[in-house]
Amino acid sequence: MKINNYENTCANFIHTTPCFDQLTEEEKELVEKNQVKVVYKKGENICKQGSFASHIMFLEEGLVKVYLEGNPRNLILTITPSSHLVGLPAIYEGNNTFLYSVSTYVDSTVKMIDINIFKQLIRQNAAFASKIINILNESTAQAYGRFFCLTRKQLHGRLADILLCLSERIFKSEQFNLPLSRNDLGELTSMSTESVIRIMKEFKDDNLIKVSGKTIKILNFEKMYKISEVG
Amino acid sequence: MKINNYENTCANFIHTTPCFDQLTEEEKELVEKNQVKVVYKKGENICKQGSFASHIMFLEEGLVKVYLEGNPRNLILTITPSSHLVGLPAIYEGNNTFLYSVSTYVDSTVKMIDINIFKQLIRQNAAFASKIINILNESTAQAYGRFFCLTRKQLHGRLADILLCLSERIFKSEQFNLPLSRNDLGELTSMSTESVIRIMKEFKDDNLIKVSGKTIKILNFEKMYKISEVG
DNA sequence: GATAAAAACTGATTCAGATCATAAAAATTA
DNA sequence: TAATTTTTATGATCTGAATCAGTTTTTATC
Repeated sequence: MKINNYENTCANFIHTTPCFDQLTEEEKELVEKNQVKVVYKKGENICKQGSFASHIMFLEEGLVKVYLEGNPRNLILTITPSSHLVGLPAIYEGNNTFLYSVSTYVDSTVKMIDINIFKQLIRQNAAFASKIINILNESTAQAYGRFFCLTRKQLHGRLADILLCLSERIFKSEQFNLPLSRNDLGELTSMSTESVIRIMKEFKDDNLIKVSGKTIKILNFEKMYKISEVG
Repeated sequence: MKINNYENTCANFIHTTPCFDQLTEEEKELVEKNQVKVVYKKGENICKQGSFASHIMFLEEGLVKVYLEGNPRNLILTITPSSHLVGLPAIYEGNNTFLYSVSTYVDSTVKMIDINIFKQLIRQNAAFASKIINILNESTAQAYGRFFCLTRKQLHGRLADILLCLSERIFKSEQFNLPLSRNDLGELTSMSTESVIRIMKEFKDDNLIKVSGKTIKILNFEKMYKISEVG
């Protein structure tokens, strides 16, 4: 596995680890009883960095951004699609606050699971804990990949990475409707909005991508891989 | 907790989570029987990114750098002092290779624990798994902090962060003998060696630090905090 | 203790990418 | 449908920090 590969600089997770499968019937029931389902509209905040974390969130349906608040700009850590857990770092002993903020790109449904129940399950069910460790490790691998991407690659490489990631990992299609603004792409790639726009235009002019409104289509994957690789 | 605080942009872990305390006597014995103690000299490689991970490492004594290999420069992820586990991300299912390379700054002693035994312990002992989750979450928090530091702060802030971290977290003294070269400091702060030297000189000229040979003493913590904060 | 090699240092130059200023287009809201 | 706000776009300018080209100092090796 190459860490500097675009596959590891990608801003989301690969697998949907079915950690809840590891629970016994009683434990599943315990989770059922100690959760609430909340529906969020597009653009709403699901959790706020630094606030008290009473729940772990499972994104049943939707698309969210996970980000660090910054002044004047945020830093988007990941784009997370449905069927993923969000807020796991909050189960860290001795610090039950959210490390990051999360907000929705589209209307989303979130299962809020009581954090103490979640912690209890980890302490009593090792198979479940093991799956959680898996998820955390995947997240770490992804964080390191992005680390490399953001500190080593320059603008073209960073943007190519994100576009490939969005296409292959998140929307799973060469053409997709992008709910992120150019500013969001900037917060994701750590570059200015103007630079995002300029490089998108370059990609467009070079027939690497096609942009019409919010719709983006990747036309030349080969060259995009190349750009991602070269940096 | 502020994520952009230097405390979170620091390049090492805070706590020594005594995860092995959670093991039963038999389990401890199992670990004892399935480990080897290896002594490394200064500058040697403990593990290599991408290679097959047969062991989880516990740094009993020493000081190491954990880094991603890059061409031509590496990216140092953390500086890890003694009594810490290294290589945990390798326990990720389906990919048992090391995410990063590790090499020593000083003579070091490492306990190599069989990875399968380690995985087994996680699957059978939830309290142990829970402690491991804690360690991973701490590592995630630290990675996000550094993420912010490296992408948002500029040179002065980044270097101040690292110097404060080395002093307060790793050497736990206002004066310390630094085994890292200027190049290492560069790979840690994602800046060129020349820039490290230049800014070190500025800090020196401004009486913020005192440098004599390999010894560094922080003279003015107040101003260093300020620089770290402002970026 | 001489020689080689690596690390530390310094100044000049270059450049990637941010910032600024402003305009056009699109999306909201009234 | 007009008015307002947000987003996208484009060119000009500026600057932080890398790169380059050296020299000096320290460390390692013979």
